[in-house]
Amino acid sequence: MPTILHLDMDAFYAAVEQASKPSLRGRPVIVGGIGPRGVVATASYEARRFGVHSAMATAQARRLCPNAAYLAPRFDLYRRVSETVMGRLRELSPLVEPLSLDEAFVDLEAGGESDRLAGLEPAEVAEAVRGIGRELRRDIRLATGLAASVGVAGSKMLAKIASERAKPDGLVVIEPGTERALLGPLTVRTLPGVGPATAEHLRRAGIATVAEVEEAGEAELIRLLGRAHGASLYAMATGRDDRPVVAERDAKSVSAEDTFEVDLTDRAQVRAEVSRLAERCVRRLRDAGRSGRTVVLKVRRYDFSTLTRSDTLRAPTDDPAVVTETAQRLLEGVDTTGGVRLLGVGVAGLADFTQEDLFAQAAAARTADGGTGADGAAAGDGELPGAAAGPTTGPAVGAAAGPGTARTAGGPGAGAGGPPGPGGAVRSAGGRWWPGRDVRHARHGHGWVQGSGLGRVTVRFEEPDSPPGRVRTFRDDDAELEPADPLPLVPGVLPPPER
DNA sequence: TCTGGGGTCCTAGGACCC
DNA sequence: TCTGGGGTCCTAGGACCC
Repeated sequence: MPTILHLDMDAFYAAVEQASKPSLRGRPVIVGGIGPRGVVATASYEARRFGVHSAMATAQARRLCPNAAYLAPRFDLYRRVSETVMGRLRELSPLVEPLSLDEAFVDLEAGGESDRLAGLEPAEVAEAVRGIGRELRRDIRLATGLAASVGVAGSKMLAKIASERAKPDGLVVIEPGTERALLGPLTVRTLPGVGPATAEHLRRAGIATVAEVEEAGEAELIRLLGRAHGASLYAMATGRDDRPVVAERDAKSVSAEDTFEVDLTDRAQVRAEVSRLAERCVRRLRDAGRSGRTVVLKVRRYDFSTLTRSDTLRAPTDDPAVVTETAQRLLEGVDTTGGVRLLGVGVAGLADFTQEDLFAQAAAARTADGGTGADGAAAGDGELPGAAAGPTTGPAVGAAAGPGTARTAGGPGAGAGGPPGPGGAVRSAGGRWWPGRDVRHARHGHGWVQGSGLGRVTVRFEEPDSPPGRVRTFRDDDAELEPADPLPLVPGVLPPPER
């Protein structure tokens, strides 16, 4: 029965920016890294007509579509819009599995909507879920002003294929019995888990379509791709996909990484950046109320070769000093001559408890001290993080971002629409006035940065519910100009304001 | 002026234990 | 004197996804 729904917001980041900035509606908009090493996160449909797509180097996008608006992402804003959307989905069913800010599965059988579906014939179910999908798309447009595409089918894979076919701004329900005929002629790339490498592998074996995967048979696929991959691929190709919709999965790792605008060659600077990233990673870890045992250092060299080094501690930690120390030690074993393009620090092997809990546990075990009490917590005793690490003070991160630091992440890459990062780290790629950022001018009101440089900043003054606005240029130290929070999207996208 | 940042899962080999 | 088999944990790398 078609009771699994997949929702996918159309060109989400770009669509949010267009809803936020009236002058960009109907125009090509590209959201992503705007520095020399940036890539496209989302291209609006207008930009896609020029051949621009996700994951393309922004430099190439600029060649293909020089007149597009190039904006740095504002994740805080996207997250807020996303929460509105996910809230609508949870009204359909408690079983909602977000895949990203703009995508989610919903199991309609698990929710209130199951009453609407109970006891219906297959054709009636299809009709009923079509109604649910229609209402959902309308609700989301009312609540956010944005277009969503919806697919409904009997499995996750098919629901996702359905929403893909529904794009843009559509609804597709795959009726029971039509699945095989629909899948057969599609390219293997349609199947989840088949990327460029697997597709090439299969192509060399003469397999290009889903039907050919099925003809090859499970044994052959396992021979070609290995046990897990081969078996799951065969199942998918034959339309068998019983993966359940799973709400709220706990994260298994947390990381922070930066690509630099210019490769780092100075070892001291590499060390400083590793400390910065360790701090950032731990901040996220703690925000999530987690701790972890395995510290991972990632290094991408000038030639794009990438390596990781990891170390597993005796007990989970969320101590910045321990993570920093460990990452620095791992760095000592890495040759960075020739230059470093990217650095990353991650923590895996996450535990649900924080360090404070551990200490509390250990303390409780000591006081309780009843014979067998010396297990679990005691195993880590003496190895407790914080106690384990030498220095008790954190590394000197204040020195991390020297004026020479050129970081692709730019303002919003790290802060994502929030404040551009604590401590006034030096930002490149537009600094304080990065393109797309909302601002307020004492006399001209609300607007956004269209561009900056050479001591000037150009602002377009408009709001989500205003007509397209005018552009003015200021000195970038103009006292009347200040950063501002994004305004709500909706009023502007509802019927034109009466003014 | 090629190639982001946040993740997940799988594999393979070695250490170690029973 | 030669040499089990299974299981778990760890490390490193790679494919994939959005």
